[in-house]
Amino acid sequence: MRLSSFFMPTSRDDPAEAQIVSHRLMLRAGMIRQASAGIYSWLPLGYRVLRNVERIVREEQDRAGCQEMLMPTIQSADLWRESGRYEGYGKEMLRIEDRHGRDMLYGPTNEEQITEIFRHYIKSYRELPKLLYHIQWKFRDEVRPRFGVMRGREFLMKDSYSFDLDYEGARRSYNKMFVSYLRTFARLGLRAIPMEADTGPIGGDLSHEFIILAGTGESEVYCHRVLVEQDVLGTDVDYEGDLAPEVERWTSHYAATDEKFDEKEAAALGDDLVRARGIEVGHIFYFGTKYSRAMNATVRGPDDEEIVLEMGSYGIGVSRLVGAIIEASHDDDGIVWPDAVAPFRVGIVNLKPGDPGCDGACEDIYRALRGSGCETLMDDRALRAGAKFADMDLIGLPWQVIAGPRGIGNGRVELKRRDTGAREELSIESALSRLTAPADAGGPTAS
RNA sequence: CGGGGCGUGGCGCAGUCUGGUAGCGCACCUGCUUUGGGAGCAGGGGGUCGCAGGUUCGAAUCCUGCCGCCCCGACCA
Repeated sequence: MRLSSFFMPTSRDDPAEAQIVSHRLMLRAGMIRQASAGIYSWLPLGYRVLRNVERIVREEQDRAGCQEMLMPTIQSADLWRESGRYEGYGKEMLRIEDRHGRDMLYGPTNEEQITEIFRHYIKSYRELPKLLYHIQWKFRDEVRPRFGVMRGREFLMKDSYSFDLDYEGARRSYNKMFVSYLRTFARLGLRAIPMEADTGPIGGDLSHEFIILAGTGESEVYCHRVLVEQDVLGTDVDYEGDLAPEVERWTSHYAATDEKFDEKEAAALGDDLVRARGIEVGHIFYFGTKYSRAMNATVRGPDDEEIVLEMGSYGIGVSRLVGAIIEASHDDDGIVWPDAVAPFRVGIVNLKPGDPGCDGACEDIYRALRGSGCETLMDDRALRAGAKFADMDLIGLPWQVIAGPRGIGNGRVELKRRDTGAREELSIESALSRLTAPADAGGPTAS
């Protein structure tokens, strides 16, 4: 993409309404535009990141054996009357009436919807277990939306639902999602710590929040050092095998948010206690037969007995993650995208557009990178060097290729790594081979 | 939902207390000079001051109502 024609309205000044760093940077980088309180349009740069996050979430769901589908945003109130939540959910639910006077709602989540689908088609124990998910926009009419996409009213969520015959099966499904979440966040360049959680209005008696560590996180968290240090992606996971030991590896150590903070338990850790700020990016629940019983979702067992389905649900805040990643990865100059989600992998900075040498070299590099499938944004705008450097740092692409008259005479460019700031002067050829080296495609080093 | 604050060119703000027909910086357009970390000079365009009523000879400014947005707290992916 040529920056001269790319729609990327960056701004030099901080917007007045944005309080936290991710919100400020997303607005300054031209990633989002607020439509109304807690509702945002995603501009091209932001949408590219959102899609990357979504893609990784999807890949890890698929890998865990979860099947993707898509349910609607608008749901019938009748379904929610069956589960009892139509009255219970309160004002957070956006209620709509259609032209015939039917009560509808913009879905805040999809337990009822998926249960209705499931009960209609699945009649035999032979068809279990099943794990289904979708990635769809949700609406929760938060009293006070804030922090940009971190707590919007409209947000993109991945929600999965498991159906099993008994507790043991439900526990296996829960463990699959537990492990896949660890992998998902690690691939996004984040360190996520699972913490025991309240189940809230969704109900149930087994639940974990996944909290990523970020200096500017909303809540204070406490955990054992091991949880911050142990490896996530190093070993291959067999989702058909026994995942209990891996879950045990993450749940046997102390970890708590400030609400559940326990002075004594924390003190017992001594020097192993890590105190940090965190942001919730995922939440998993086992809730047994709460919805299946209310909505009569049953199958026939081997002896023709009626079995009420055991269910769980598993959510990842996809749009929230974009903000959360920035909270976890930025500096004074702007965003520092992890490679896996960066809107482009490389930014080319042509320091002197109009100079035949610079133009020619930049075009060559641009073409070569694109040819090798490397997503590249070329700043060919007629601006001063300082403005271009500032914009490039602001939008945080992992690599910058800086081409100016100084080096280009000798066929050399500067290669800059955004995260470390390391710069190196190289021949164009070596720069290209460095940049087109095999990229991480879900491999072991996602941080 | 309780408490507080703010709405003035695209962005950030001053002007409001004390009423007299709107200003600054950035951005934008034109020209010249500049050109490796947000240039300089000159010229130029753009605002019914959130909306609706009211007071007044006259309202961005005073009064009333409404709308929108932000912050703190309680709640949440």
